[in-house]
Amino acid sequence: MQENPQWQQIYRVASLIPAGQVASYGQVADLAGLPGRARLVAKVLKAADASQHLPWHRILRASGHIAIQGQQGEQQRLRLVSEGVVVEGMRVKMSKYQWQPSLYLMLHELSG
DNA sequence: ATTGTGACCAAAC
DNA sequence: CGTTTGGCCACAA
Repeated sequence: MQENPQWQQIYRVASLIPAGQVASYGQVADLAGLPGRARLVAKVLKAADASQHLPWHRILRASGHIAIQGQQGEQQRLRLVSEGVVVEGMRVKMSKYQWQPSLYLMLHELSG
């Protein structure tokens, strides 16, 4: 865990991504109020532990590629598939699955 | 203080 | 499609 408010905000945004949808590291950073800090999001997710119940597998590169190499990456692919997301190779079509937060969410969950 | 390394990104070729 | 380039940072050496 981490008490750093920036990390907390990243956890908060990530946890809102619905099953069957995906977001990019950069998108999460933007929504968390940290524009241009996609690498921080990646770092935070890597450090996160299972007890936080974060849907880390719904976060990909902006290109739609799974960022993790090896066994973990394969695990991410499987989790996405189990949610109904089509993964071709190690890539997801962002245009089809990208999370688009509603105005309601923006006002009541993200901005506050 | 400087340098190298990341689960990154967008633009340009 | 693939690579390079310049930006972004956090962190360890």
